[in-house]
Amino acid sequence: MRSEDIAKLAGVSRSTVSRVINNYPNVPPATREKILKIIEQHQYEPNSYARALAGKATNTIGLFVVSTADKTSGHRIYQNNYFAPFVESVVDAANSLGYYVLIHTLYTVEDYHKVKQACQQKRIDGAILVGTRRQVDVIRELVGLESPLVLIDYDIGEIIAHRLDRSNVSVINSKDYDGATEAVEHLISLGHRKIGMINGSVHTFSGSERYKAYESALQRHGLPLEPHYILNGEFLKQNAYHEVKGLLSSGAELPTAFFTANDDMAAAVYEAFQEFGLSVPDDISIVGFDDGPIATQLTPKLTTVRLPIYDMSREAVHKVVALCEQTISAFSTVSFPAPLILRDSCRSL
Amino acid sequence: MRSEDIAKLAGVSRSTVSRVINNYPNVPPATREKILKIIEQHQYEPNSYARALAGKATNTIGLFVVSTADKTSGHRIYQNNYFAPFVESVVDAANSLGYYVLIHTLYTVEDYHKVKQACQQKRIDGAILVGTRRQVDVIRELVGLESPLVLIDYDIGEIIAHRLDRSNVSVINSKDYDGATEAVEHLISLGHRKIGMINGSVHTFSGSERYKAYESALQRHGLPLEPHYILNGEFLKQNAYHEVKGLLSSGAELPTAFFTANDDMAAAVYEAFQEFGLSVPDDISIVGFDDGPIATQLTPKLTTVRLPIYDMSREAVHKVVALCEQTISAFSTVSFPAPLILRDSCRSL
DNA sequence: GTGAAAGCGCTAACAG
DNA sequence: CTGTTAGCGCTTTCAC
Repeated sequence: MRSEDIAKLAGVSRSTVSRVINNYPNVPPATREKILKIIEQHQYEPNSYARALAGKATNTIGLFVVSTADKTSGHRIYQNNYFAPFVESVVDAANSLGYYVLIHTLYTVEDYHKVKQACQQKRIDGAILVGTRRQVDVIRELVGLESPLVLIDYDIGEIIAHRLDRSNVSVINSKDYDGATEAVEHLISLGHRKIGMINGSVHTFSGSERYKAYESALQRHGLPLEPHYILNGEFLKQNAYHEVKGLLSSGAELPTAFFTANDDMAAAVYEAFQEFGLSVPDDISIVGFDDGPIATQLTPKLTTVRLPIYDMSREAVHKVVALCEQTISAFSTVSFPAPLILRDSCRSL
Repeated sequence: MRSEDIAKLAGVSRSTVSRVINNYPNVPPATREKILKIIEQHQYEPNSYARALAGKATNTIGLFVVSTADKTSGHRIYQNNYFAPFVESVVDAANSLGYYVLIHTLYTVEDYHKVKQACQQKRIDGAILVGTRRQVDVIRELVGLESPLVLIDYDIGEIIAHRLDRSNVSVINSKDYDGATEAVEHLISLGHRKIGMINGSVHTFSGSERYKAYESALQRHGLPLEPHYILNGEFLKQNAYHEVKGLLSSGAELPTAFFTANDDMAAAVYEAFQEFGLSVPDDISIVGFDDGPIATQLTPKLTTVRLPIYDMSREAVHKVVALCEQTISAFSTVSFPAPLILRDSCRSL
């Protein structure tokens, strides 16, 4: 069933059918009604490719999420803990605006090719990228495509410095620095002096922000930065677990608190300590980051910084869509607060 | 940059360019090389819509996951626990076969319209549906579209009964009945006689299978089916929590074990019991279903039935793709084992 | 082996 | 207000 068939049935031309489909004003109500009814009856759906080819938007946005997991590690599922909520809320927001979403996971630098390809092939009207590593060259190339592009979690300073604040881009962040600062200062206010950190990935904007906040909070309060209290978990529970186990078995003096760059790694600390017969929060205080589902599933419940995923994704979708529909055409950026959520994993010294 | 531009640069016609793009044999190696090089140099990407319009496949499959959450409940994120792993592994499998995936969440019956639309608009070559409620009419309509369709978690008996086993469809299941049977019998073998169940949704194939298995396992072993031990959680942690709380406060005699239709609801049992000063597994034994990430995060670690999500999604993708590429053209179905994973949440009486 | 030409289904400028 | 016409960029017969 093509628009021509509808036209014939209605005794009009394809143009008129097209006009009613696209809600053009210049068609009399009677004709419009008739055509609409026929369309309805025959469940006609215009071929989206033909429309796109004729210059209409595709009403599809691309969502590219860069994985923290290893491409070679077989089962990658489950490993990418922020995947779920971002995908779900982006899909949700996009769908409710009448947009479809095309999803791709990016494992390597070469995979960025995929977003370029999707744009050039005109599969999508615009793209959302989440969790990009700090790689200006890649970003520059994508920005150069002139397609609407919104970056979730990317260093805005770097964007500006490289003059990448073009009118087709927008960047959405969370105030991780502030959130992390609040987290560490909470620990300090509780009397902790030996505070360790399980680091995320420094190649990620949020990862480095969380670390920097930790570092300067300690310095600001005149606390020493103990290298062996700073463990590298790369956002992965497994890694964190091994690092903590290593620290525990080393016999070295332990910190009294840990700030972890995400909740998963906080869970690893719980596990490792428990296996050594130590308990949270009596022997170790912990504050995490993300406030994902695990935060409340852990016992004791985890004190953590809430990543405003829902707000961020909704805003990201609104931004791409606005960019696509040219409602806005200027660089923009917004940063949502990441508040500390107090629960039961910290004790006062 | 269009194929014509490439043609000009290569001193050939569009047809020839098209031939090399589509890997047709009748073009001399030299010409092919030359054209390929030019394409490479200019980073030319054929417009996917034009290709699709001209009759080629779109290389895009649709993934429609029906939500267990309420459309009206604001923040739906996090509520749909199986969303993440399915989406992630489907995307992964599809991408590695060179396919894009279009995602949509389905909240209501009307939303099924979306899959029909996506097919009719030719946005996708085929669709995967996961978690469909038992609604033959809807399925019949979708099957009638003649587009490749694979159903994950759907009653194969019903498909056959309604002659829906057409050559464009495939259904992928897990052996939930067997898995659930194993779970309940494990409890029985441990000496439990009063075994309750936190039910999922009976409108779902897997949900009803899990319940039926529970029911007949009890009967087979001559154990009574206590109505007030059968709680309705609809797969949602919240619901389960309230139901269990209700049972606990009722003062009624408690079961010594619970089989829960998913891990989330098992977590709810943990919480509710702990709040009553009761502990797992001393006061209550629990076996869950899914073996998702929470299973090992709970303390004690949850004994649960493993849902072979990765296998199922990979198979689903392979099936749609095969159907799309007409490698197969016959109804098919496969069912993966769901083994019981023994951990620490059950005790012997 | 290769080009010309028709067509995929739609939109949009242009007449009328 | 509405039909005619010319594309959109690619694939694919059909001749040569």
